Amino acid sequence: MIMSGIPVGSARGRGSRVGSIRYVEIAEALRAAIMGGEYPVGARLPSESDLAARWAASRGTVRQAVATLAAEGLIGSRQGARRIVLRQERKHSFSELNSFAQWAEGVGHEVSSRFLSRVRRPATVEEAERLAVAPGAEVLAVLRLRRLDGEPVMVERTAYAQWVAAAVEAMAEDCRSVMDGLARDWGVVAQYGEHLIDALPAGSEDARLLGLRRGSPLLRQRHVSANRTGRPIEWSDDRYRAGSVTFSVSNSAVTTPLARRTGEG
Amino acid sequence: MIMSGIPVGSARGRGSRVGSIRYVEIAEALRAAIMGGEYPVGARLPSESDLAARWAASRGTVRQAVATLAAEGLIGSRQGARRIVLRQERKHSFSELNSFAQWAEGVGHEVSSRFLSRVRRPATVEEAERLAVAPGAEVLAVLRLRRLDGEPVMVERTAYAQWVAAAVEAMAEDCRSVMDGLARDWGVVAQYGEHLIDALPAGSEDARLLGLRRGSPLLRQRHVSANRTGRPIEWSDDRYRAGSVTFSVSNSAVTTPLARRTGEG
DNA sequence: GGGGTGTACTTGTCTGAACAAGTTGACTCC
DNA sequence: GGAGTCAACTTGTTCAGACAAGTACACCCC
Repeated sequence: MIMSGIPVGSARGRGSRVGSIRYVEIAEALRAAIMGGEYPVGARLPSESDLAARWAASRGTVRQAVATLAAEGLIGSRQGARRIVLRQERKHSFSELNSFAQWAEGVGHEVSSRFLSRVRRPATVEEAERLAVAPGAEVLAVLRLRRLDGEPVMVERTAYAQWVAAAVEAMAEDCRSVMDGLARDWGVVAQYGEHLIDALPAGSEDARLLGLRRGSPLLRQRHVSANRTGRPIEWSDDRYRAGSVTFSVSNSAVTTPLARRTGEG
Repeated sequence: MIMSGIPVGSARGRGSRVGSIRYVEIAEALRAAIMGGEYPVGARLPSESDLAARWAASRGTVRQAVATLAAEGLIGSRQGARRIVLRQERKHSFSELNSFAQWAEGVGHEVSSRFLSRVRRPATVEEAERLAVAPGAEVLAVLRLRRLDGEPVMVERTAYAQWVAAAVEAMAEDCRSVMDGLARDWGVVAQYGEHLIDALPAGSEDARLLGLRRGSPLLRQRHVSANRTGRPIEWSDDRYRAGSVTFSVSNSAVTTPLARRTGEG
């Protein structure tokens, strides 16, 4: 999932004083320079001291800026040698991975969604565990079909924790982004997420909704979202038609957000 | 992916002075405490000042330690509030994502591999681009079948850059880990990676090798590895039988502070 | 030329200090 | 009792200085 070009720093809910954070400013400028081709892939960046002098900042601040870019996979570093440019595009992580709508709009696709059902029922064992609620506690089970440019590409089965159930039930049937609505109207913001990605054959319901044959390959992303206090919001099972979506991760020996598991994890 | 127990810090190739890096020590201790249940999920960690006093370290060093854990998805943080524990297992990092053998052995599976073919041929357009070589430049194309506990689970099609081709050709037909061999015998170490994950139906060769029907769902992981100078080593297309492997990602909305701000400067 | 040496440069680690910004919980007041 | 206020606490950001460890490149010697 390649990122569009949305400045991360300006998303830092800091009211109007955008850009007041030095290391974000520096990181954005470097990112722009890299993506603009000023430092092509393989090139060496200026030294930290150079950058510090150029920006009238301390070396620590510069280090935080370049660490941001390193975490994005844009640059690499080795002790003693100057940093090198590894890639020219930036990928985003959290919001794009957590919100189908945000990702789709970011890459310029027309997204539409429809709730096919919203019912309250006791949680399954897995749902209870993922949402950290008692087994059998009430959850809101949602079935949703999502389209990209008119084509059905994803079936979403989500269990919402009871404390956000009313909010989700209040949403319009064709609401494009539940997480956006929760954040805007209810102050419920997803802050942490965990995602499990695997492949599986389409079941009969999947096949009917996506217009495929049973057994067709689907890419499945199961994920749990939690708010800033770590309280689980939703546990979701999203199934994409093969070929419609690719997940992308970059890592280095120093940092990696992604891991691999056997079978059902 | 649960961590085995391998101390990360001691992998830092620092000769015999294991544990000399303070922030790694602190991070390991905290990680052990979390995984050991001393701080259960949802609990609040001691404040940075507390930890600094307890370890006789500066706050900057403590911040680097907790940033490590935050990058692993183990803990979360918000300005003004104490850090909270998000999860109790640790996901492993780079080597597990890059090396099938290392990952499999880490989780206690028996892995076996076999080269089905190794031929030098001109690079395809995509290979040339991913490996950053001229279109048509020679690469070593490898087809490999990999088994987990005796069961065939993955078909690997890799293009190795010419500068490592001889090393790969020299390996035994049932070599379990090419990357391990490259690192041990040739000093070629993978440091950066980029991964694309999607689903697709099995082709006829895939189906035959994995013992499936054509069109069965496969989970595909394409990835490029580069050494520490950013020089590409290999571009690979790995296809897993559905159900055999799950990828796992954890993330947070916080602009990855993995950097450690530290006063240093 | 080839190869080893050494120095200047650059990143990694760590300390100590200060202020800003957000959270928490106790306290007060109606 | 409920709601608002406030103070203590905690994380976020930034600075300046110091040394360790690893790299790169010019230089020298054979």
